Amino acid sequence: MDMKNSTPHRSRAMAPPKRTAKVVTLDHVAELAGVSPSTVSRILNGTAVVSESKKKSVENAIAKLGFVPNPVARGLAGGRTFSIGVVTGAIDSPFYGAALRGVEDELDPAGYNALFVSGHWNEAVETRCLEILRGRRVDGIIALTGRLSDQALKTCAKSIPVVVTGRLLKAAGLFSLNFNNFEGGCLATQHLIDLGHQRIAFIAGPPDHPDANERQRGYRAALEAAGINYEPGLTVAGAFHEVSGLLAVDRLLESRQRFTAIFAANDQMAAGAALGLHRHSLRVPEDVSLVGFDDVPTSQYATPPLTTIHQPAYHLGRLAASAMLQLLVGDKPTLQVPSPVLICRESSRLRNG
Amino acid sequence: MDMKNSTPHRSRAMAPPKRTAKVVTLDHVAELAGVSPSTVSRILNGTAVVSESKKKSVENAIAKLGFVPNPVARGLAGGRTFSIGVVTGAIDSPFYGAALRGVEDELDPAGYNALFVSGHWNEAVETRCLEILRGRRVDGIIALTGRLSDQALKTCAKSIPVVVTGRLLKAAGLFSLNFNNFEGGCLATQHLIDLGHQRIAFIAGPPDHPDANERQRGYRAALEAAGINYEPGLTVAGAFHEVSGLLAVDRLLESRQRFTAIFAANDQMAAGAALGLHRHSLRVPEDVSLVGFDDVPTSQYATPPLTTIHQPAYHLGRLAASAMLQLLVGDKPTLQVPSPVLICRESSRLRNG
DNA sequence: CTGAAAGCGCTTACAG
DNA sequence: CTGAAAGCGCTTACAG
Repeated sequence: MDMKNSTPHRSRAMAPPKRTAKVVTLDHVAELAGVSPSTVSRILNGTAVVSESKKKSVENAIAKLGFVPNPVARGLAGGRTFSIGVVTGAIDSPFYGAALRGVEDELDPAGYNALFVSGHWNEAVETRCLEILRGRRVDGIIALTGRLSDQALKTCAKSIPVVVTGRLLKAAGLFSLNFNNFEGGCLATQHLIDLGHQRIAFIAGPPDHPDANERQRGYRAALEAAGINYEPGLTVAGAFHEVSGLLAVDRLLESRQRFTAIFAANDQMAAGAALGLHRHSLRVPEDVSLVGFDDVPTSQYATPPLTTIHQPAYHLGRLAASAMLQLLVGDKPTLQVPSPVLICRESSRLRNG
Repeated sequence: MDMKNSTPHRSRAMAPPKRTAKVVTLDHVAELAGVSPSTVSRILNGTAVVSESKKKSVENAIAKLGFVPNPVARGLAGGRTFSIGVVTGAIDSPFYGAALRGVEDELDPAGYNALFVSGHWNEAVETRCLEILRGRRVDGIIALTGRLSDQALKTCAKSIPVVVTGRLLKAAGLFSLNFNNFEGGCLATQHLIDLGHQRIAFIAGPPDHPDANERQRGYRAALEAAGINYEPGLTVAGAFHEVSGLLAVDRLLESRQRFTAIFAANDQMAAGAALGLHRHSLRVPEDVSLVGFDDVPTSQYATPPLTTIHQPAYHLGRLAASAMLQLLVGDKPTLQVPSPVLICRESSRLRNG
């Protein structure tokens, strides 16, 4: 969403809303069932014990009338909208797409809907997203890794439940879910080492991205554990997108550093790197082994299929939503984030010679 | 979202909503500005001409109090929620992701929000999505290509504006936006013909998918126009996802049909096909030229980068949203859907020999 | 041009 | 266990 001119309450006059055919309301149900509206409401919400007989007749009336409660009215009266705001870095990333679906699938059976807004990896925009969501009176906010400051999140958590992924944070009303990127980074590097590689290049992610940094730490830790000297020249900067992977390979090659394998901090950069190597007539994995991180859907069908660390995006989405649901009922979420798993495909192999 | 057990109004009792610090309401603004709430409302909505002096003082009061109108209350009172429902085949597809962002970017400056729900390419689920959206009292519905029946859409349009992409449909209150898939199919095939290919295989999409069928028609039309005989054995079934492209290549090769090029009805199948060819030690484009359709973000960085028909997903999203905005103010949308464009990359080349 | 009043469709103390 | 009543925060005829 754009930052510019956002004046929701200043929009130009519109055609009068089409007042559609009479909607059936709770009052109609009450009348037909011969009880008070309060009673219908209580039955609907399971808010109080109601005699079986009334319950039956209300349920009949609801069925007969095809009554569906109006969430807008419920929101105003009850102070809850049954909608959860979800801020993401980008709604159009393969990774987030899966996570969003997980959120949706988990929230739906509980009667909640998700309101997605994308922040474009920009703190100012994401902050505005938070405001929009608050303005919409969402009951909770799920922040899927982004640029929001810890402080902003904590402040938000003071008035509304918050669950955040991609970082470790402790605060009241806030729950954080962190995938172990460090371990993933170790795993990927270790895999290459196990294959006999010693000179392993690393394409890093954005320096201010926590996930990227953890993965890099994992890379170094695995090297160290294997007694392999860390070679600064083998680490090149990247930015989590394809071009940066492509460029990184160019730079690596120009530097005349010798390497037999590359670990890219995410799959998108790995894809770019694969193309870069191909451009230089280097074959994957015959000449260079390549490992990515994330296991986005397309990696499985890359040419060659990419060896990578699986990040269970869909599952993480469900977990985040599930934690939110628990927060909403006042429970302290207790759940296990899955460990990183190496998916060994065809882009990595034993070192030659 | 799952179909199973969805009883929004039957969810279990929750902790009482945290009634946060006093929110500033329109009444506060009215009081501070020394006018009636009605007047504040009118200024907010540009609903009537108000004297400059009152306007000024109200604006000051708003600024001073940091007042933000409550959309929930506006929704209940005014019958409009300023939210637009968007039904998509799948929120996690690279194609839809971009379209959704387009919708978001277009709606935001107008003060509208999007409510995304994904239908999983299943008519029953999508129908339920429609109900959820209606239940949420959205002001309009955008249906991005899906399995919904024309009838369901038309019925919906009777009570609320509807914009639909991926099909041609005429009805009051409904606007349809159709990308020319037929022409795209021609273009792709023509490109291959121009390169000297005569035996061009086609990997089809799902038989009940309108886009897929149009693309196939385009394939045949281009062949015919060039005086090339249509060879049924060169067309193999696919299902718009990667594996189906992979399998299609296997079948093609098993059938011992001769071909020098493949046109896959979408990029995902093209990716699968590329892998399939690679598995059979066939090089793209040296041995076989390959063309896809959609130009999803990853295609640009495939190895080799894929020649394809660009479908402007983001732009289509914006157009759909823009049409919705026009419908909402009672205008008849008039807009131009961009024509298909061939993006020539490295997966296609002149036929050998 | 501008108020007072009713109402949108629910929920929730408050009293039985 | 169950009603009557007030209220959530706005909008919109209805009267000046």
